[in-house]
Amino acid sequence: MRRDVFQAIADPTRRAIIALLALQAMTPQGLAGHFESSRQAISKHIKILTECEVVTQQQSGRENYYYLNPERMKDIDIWLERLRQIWENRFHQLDNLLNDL
Amino acid sequence: MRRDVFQAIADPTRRAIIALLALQAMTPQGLAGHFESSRQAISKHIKILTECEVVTQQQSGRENYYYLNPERMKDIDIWLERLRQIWENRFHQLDNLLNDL
DNA sequence: AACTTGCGCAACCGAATAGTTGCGTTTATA
DNA sequence: TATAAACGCAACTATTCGGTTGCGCAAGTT
Repeated sequence: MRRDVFQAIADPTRRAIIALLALQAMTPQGLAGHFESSRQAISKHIKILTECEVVTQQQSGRENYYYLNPERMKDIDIWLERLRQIWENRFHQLDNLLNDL
Repeated sequence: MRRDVFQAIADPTRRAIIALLALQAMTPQGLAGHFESSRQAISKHIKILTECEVVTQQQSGRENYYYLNPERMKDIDIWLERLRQIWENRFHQLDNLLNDL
């Protein structure tokens, strides 16, 4: 099972969950209220988000609150930034290559 | 078929293809040389990348060069930025809510 | 003209996804 | 104490994914 941030944000429902949790911590029940699908379906998404640490959990009685961990989002930032570096330096790298020849 | 940038970057092989194309335009054949899997498998990934406009195509004789379209990467940036906004303003939004009550 | 190369397309296959329903358990409430 | 609510977990299902092999075709090469 591939479980990283990139796979986590691939699903539109999960992106919506992330956006909701960015606003405030919520229970599976509360989250499910914002979607068409069942609580169990949402819980499955939450499980995936938890597994790749995008979301953390805190129990309060019989309710289970889930929090966004914004730290994990940085992984995406880092990848984008590295890509940008490659893109911007590609001509220099070509220069170097030509110099080497 | 869900076909957006987020699904495009979900697969590690596709992320690697994107990184290679950021460096320079390449043919499916050329790309496949960097991976274990077959040319056809890589072509399938390229097709997905093309469908969501992450990659553009330019034929040259019998060779088919694929280029990265860095513009599409901005969609991810935009989403991240919006998320950041929600995250940073969540206390203000809570304030507003409390004021409204 | 015959051959090789680069490519896209289709068929097929096993595994993963995203969803469902149906429990059992724990916690709160009447 | 009986009942209801919130939840996780398991089983099942249809679809999608990522990969394979095997064409056929167009563009170069010999």
